[in-house]
Amino acid sequence: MDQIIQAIVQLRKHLLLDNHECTLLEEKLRPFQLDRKGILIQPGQQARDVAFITAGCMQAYSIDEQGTTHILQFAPPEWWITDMHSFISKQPAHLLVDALLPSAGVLLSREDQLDLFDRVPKIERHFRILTENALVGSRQRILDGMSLTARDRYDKFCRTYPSLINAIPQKRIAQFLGITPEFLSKIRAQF
Amino acid sequence: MDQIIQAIVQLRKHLLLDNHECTLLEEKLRPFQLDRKGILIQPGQQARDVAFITAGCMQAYSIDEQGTTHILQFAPPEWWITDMHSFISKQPAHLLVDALLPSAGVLLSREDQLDLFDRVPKIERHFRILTENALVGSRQRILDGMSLTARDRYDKFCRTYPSLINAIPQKRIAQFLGITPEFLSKIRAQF
DNA sequence: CGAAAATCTTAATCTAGTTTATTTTTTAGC
DNA sequence: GCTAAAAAATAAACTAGATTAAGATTTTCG
Repeated sequence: MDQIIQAIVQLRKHLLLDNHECTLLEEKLRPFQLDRKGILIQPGQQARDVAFITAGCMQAYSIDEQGTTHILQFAPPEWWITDMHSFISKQPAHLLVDALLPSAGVLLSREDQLDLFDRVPKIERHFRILTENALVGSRQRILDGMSLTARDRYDKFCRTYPSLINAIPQKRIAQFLGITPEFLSKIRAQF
Repeated sequence: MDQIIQAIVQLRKHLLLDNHECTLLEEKLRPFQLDRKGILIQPGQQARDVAFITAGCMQAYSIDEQGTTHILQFAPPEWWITDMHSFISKQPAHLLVDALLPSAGVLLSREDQLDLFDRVPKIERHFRILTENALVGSRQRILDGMSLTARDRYDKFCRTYPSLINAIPQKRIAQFLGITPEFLSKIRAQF
């Protein structure tokens, strides 16, 4: 239950809710806790929920036909994560979302989210803005993938997520950057 | 002026507005027309407007330090296009947005958009949904870039944008796929 | 604590895609 | 329609990053 309080405190930093609105939100949030490797969303199942992380770190990734893992997103504390396609379309997920480190946070189902959007326009606005920013970030990543070398992407990653560099395996960083762990090791060897 | 009527008709397909709301929207839309290569947004300047295309085709792209062009988005009719980062943050644009074919449509400034969001919640909802879908598409493109070969990305492009294949130069398709025009030519040579 | 699993490193070999250069074809705009 | 410019095709040499394999190190968890 503590996760709900923590999540509400963190959400309120960017989302100015009065007491009534806050209660409406609080009623919809469901706390969760996961051990390392604990699974939130699996391919084939529907992603009913979006998760807000308060502790640990989650990841969203796909495993392609050759069995190679590609990481789409890391979610350290104060980030939202889900299989967005499944979440909004109600179709089966293609992504896996699991805990890279022991993690905790709160869940919000799409139905509850849409219901909140109707009752609390501020919340719809908050998510509209979050989604706009996520789109800008996602598009920048497309451009970086096309214009930067693996080396430059790694340098940029280190600047963007300094807290993750020593918290998660190098292998995961390589899978996020779109290169092999072996090649990342080579890059790092030449400082 | 005709573009406004056309744009309103097309927007109303997904956005059920009553007459009053429709007038509010109509008041904010400004028609535009561009010749081939006509520029809408330039690096260094602020992207005040987002454009809704009614005819032709626009593109958003960046030119990197080596002078290489990378296309982030094509906007055929009924698509919105801008430098989203500049549009929402009011910082100078990094992207170029110009007309790949002679094009027309309507412009909406960020101030007018935010004003509409306050007055017509349905419009904020419409853009929230558009942005969610754009995010899903953008993230899928990140995964495709990491998991598919250039060949497979080209095949997928042909399936996704059949109308563009013969309407725009191959060179542009290569710059969108993240490969050189020479390599795309090679791919096409082997059927 | 200690064994098993996961991760990291190094190095040789390989390949998808780039670069550079030349020729041919198409297109735009007068 | 004509002509200059842009685009497309072809081909050879080259490179960033992948693959494979083997050994060294670290982490996990019973």
